[in-house]
Amino acid sequence: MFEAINKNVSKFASFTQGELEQFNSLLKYQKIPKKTYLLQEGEICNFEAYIVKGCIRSYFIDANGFEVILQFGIEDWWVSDIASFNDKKPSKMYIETMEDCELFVLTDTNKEELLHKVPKFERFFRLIVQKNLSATQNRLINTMAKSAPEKYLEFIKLYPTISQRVAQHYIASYLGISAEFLSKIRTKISKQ
Amino acid sequence: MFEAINKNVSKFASFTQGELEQFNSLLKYQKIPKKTYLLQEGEICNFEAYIVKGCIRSYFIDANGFEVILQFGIEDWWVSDIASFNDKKPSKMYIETMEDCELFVLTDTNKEELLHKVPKFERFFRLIVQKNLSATQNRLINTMAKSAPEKYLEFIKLYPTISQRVAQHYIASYLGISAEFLSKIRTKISKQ
DNA sequence: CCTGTGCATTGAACTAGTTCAAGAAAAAAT
DNA sequence: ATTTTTTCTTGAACTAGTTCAATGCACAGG
Repeated sequence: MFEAINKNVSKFASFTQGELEQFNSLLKYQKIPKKTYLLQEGEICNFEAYIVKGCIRSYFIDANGFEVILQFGIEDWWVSDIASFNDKKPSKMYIETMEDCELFVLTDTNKEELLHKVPKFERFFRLIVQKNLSATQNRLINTMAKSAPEKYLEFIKLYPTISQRVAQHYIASYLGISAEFLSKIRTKISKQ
Repeated sequence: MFEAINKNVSKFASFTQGELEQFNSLLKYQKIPKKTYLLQEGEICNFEAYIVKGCIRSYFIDANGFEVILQFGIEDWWVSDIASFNDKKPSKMYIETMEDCELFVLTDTNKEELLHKVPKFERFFRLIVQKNLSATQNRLINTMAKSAPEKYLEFIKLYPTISQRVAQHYIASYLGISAEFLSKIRTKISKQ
């Protein structure tokens, strides 16, 4: 049951069996049906969740009422609203399952307890946040510097599984372009 | 000499005098003239630098040869290319002083030594990376969801000192719009 | 089996922002 | 003080991407 997640954390730092057991005891296993919110705008995000199975999106609503997807999450990824989680402030975001999901949920209090009992986890969390930051910066660079077709090609290259798993208009929303324009890009690409 | 930087790290975790002294002994104080590169594309970034005095920008060159500014840094900020620093891979970025600067440079080896000697710094670095991630996500959200005038107004609100300190075309580059368009936005705003 | 609801496609009109070019103003260098 | 360089402004022509509206498609639910 805990194999995958233990392997995940062990990629970043080495833990003893006992440490992993302490970690595991602080996780809550949850099955969540499709189209369920883990977090809604205005709430304070008090968890980080490891995705055992399923697909999740986090998005916000912009000034014109449009959904803008910030991140997709699939198996072996962590999801949270880090801004809200860190500062205990109301979230601007929605986190919603797109498929039936199985998660390991780590609440903020359990995370603090874990860090207290097994300080080596500080390193683990620092490293995954760093990785996340580096990915987010890369996304920012792409968003700012690339044309819509380039962004789309980069996306399917970087996330081939996700691009086959979610509806196109979600991908458009992630790329920050209209669903119609993505459709036009795709027909143009396929004609070559 | 170390007052400001020690105050900076103490905001995130509490350290004893001895721990701070160990930290300080691993920093290298440097005066760098204006328009000097701390990092250039292709190099591996092996430092994080705390800005005692001065102003720095980090930018990359996009596919059309344009500079796109990712971040400004001023007094009491840390600068680095985290993607390159973490993974020891060649950077896509340039980090350049925009004024004469005074820095405390922490090299990667010194950082590892620090983390080894004073593990509590794991927490400090985790927390600043989290803060950075949260700011970068916010920047991504603004970049994707706001119009150019909104981005500009948000920028001068968020960074009033920076907006008075650097040339406008740098701000345009940060906002991802052309310098001409920023000028037009500004005249339009001032007419109201 | 049909029927509704969400998804993808296409075209036409539109708009936010770009590009190019030229000139004015300000700052830096000599 | 004058020249050189950099920054800022303005207008006209352009383009990448949006918006709106209509149409076809697919597949989940009764």
